[in-house]
Amino acid sequence: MEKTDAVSALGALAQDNRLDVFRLLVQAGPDGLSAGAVAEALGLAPNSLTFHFDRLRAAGLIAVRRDGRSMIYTAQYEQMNALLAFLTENCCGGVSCAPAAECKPARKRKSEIA
Amino acid sequence: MEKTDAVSALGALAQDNRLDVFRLLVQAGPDGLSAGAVAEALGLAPNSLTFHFDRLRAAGLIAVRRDGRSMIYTAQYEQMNALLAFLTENCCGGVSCAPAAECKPARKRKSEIA
DNA sequence: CCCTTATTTCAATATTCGTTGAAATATGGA
DNA sequence: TCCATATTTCAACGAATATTGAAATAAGGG
Repeated sequence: MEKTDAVSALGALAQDNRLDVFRLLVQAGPDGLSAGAVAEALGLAPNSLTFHFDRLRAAGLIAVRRDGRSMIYTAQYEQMNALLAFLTENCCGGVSCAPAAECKPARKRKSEIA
Repeated sequence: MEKTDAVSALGALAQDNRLDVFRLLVQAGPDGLSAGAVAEALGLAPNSLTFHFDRLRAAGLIAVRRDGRSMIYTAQYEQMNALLAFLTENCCGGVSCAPAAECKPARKRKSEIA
């Protein structure tokens, strides 16, 4: 990961509501959540939420797909892992001081109804 | 680490110059570097640098001590480790998905002349 | 005490950020 | 087609950010 991407990802996570959004999507697993579900879960205005989704998506931390009328947002675990790797690598003089932390979905979801 | 602290630390690192400053201090090890040394190494105006130091210090990522006319800034590895732990814990549904990454000084400096 | 060095403080400024309200777009169903 | 739902787009606004230049503070040396 480039420094530019790291700054972008750090900035995306450096805000209360966005950190909540990302954590919620991570917990939701690969199936993700609709924008409305996130809005309701966190009590955020939908237009404000779009703003935050954009920022997280620009940083590569989440992805979107359309499902009917809903937009489904999902966490991008690899980008988060890349960020953790970047931070770990860069905290000890260019040499990694510990095995890079890794982030995977909690467990496979049984395609439950959204 | 509380969410508030994580947001603060993420915000402190989410800026080009500050990320450079922190990486430089981490590489410098426990002895740290004077404000002037950092300013010269990164080509930053000293007053601008003070602003960034303040932000990193407010986030607990660096510490200061006075040495004669110089202010010596040092990386706070524990806070960085706490941040990595927070991110690792919170990326897999509240359950850590990997041993937390850890960050230690590269190696003991032989008290070389600053 | 004066002078130089090292760093911070302060005020000003342009930029970016986060939220709000109103309007627009997209999709599915009657 | 008309309507309701889901989400985005847009303009506006106050708040926070990052940088600059000038002045102030702190410490050491003559």
